Amino acid sequence: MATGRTHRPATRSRGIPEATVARLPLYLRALTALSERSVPTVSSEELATAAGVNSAKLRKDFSYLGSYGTRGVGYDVEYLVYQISRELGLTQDWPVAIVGIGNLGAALANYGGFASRGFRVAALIDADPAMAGTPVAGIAVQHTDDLDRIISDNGVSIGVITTPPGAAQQVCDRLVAAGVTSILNFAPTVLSVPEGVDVRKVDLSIELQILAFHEQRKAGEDAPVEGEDPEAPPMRATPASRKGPDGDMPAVMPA
Amino acid sequence: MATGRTHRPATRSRGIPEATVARLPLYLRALTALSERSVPTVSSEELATAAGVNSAKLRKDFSYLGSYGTRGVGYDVEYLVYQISRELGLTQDWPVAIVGIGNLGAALANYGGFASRGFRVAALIDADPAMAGTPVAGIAVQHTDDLDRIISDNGVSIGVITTPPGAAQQVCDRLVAAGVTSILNFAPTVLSVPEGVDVRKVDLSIELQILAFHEQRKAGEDAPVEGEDPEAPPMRATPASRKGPDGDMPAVMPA
DNA sequence: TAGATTGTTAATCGATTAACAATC
DNA sequence: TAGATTGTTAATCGATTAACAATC
Repeated sequence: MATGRTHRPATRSRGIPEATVARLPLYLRALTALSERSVPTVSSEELATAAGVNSAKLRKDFSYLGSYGTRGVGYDVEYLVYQISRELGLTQDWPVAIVGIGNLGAALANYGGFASRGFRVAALIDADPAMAGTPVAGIAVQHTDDLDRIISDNGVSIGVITTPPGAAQQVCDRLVAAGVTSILNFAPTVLSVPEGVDVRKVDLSIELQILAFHEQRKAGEDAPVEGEDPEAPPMRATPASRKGPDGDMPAVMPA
Repeated sequence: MATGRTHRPATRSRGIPEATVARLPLYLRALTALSERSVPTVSSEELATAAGVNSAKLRKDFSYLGSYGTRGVGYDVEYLVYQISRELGLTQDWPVAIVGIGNLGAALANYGGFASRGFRVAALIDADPAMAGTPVAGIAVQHTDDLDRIISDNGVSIGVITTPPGAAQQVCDRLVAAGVTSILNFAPTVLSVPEGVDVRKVDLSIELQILAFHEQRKAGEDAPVEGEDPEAPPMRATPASRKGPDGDMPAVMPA
């Protein structure tokens, strides 16, 4: 049947697609809002609209979890909240450590939505000795020297890195050595980790650049055919023939 | 040939895949680091390692931009930095407005990497009258009442939303009305925007939940076959037959 | 029963990857 | 020329979507 990527009992070779996993939190959020309004049931169409996806995708996503709906009726909100929470592992407590308590680290520590769903800021860690003991969001900052002990003592398996880029890999290595197996990286660096450790990154700069790419296209919508270089490009070290994106035309470059 | 999704001159029906666009900033970052170390050329293999992708993917990505490498030699670092920058639209100036100057908004305003690549924090906007005039990261906060004028005066086309979730949609609507066509949303809300407006979201909570999902799987690696529910799930409003993920087995639920 | 809505199928689309001919 | 490395092809994989039979 399914090729068991992990060495799990074959009975459980479920394998929910990554794209689906990434959407479950969206569904959960929409469902939680409905739950707070005491809405008892919801159709795939309604829920999909609330989550900002199309309903076929939502139903397909849910089909990986099981058959939790009722034909002709829809989905029971409370029941689905529970099932998705359980699937995501939110019925348990996840102590999180934040390393690097600068502006961003402090902002995240103060971020309310953190605690809401199973996550708990268990420790704040910083390399600056002057910060040690200072309370941030009601939690005393601890020094990096004690990182290993802090992680163990609190049973932290998820670490958040908000250090400057130069320190990120080293912090990452120490977190992993201490037993952390999931890392959320806010530093603009590619982290290398051993197999079995998950890294996700959040990168403001990358997001802006992606937006700028599309923004540029929009601006050019009613502009001339090809954007003539607004600045002189640097010369190539290797003088060689080269083709621009349009195929045979020589690239627009000063000789 | 290519189905022109946008109404552009057919000559320019290029269409770089989204997945490629999302990786260009990564390549650019790696190339910039090489440039700073004065490395003249780099092979796809080396650059791919630095960017954390595989080299076939990198070469395919670059092939959408044009033929910018030299067989047997590699890529000229400076030349490629320029080409990717241009492709991403970073050779121009992008004034950005941040709306919602709380912990996170202030942290972003202070974030250095912002200015580095074409982006410039042109305005900070907040709904709290008490904040008006207060300098954050050297920029005076302005009041929401003037949002429309601020956007126009500064030629802002990219807006960053760091308000509480309840205010996000309203702020979004106002930004769009004022002419903003790209939005980076840090509020945990689904924003609805008219066609032609791009929204990207950054969501700490979602990232953590995705990590928790995988973390849970890791923990269960050598655990019993199926995770028995640690808590009692809520009853379904609709009493109906239902199937768990394993197919025919009735779901594990208290009667 | 008639109407509504799920769960699933199958077609399509887009992204990844290995392999290798082209060519510096 | 021999060695290195790109740019491209083609196979594969995963994700999306419309459509509809199953069924409440």
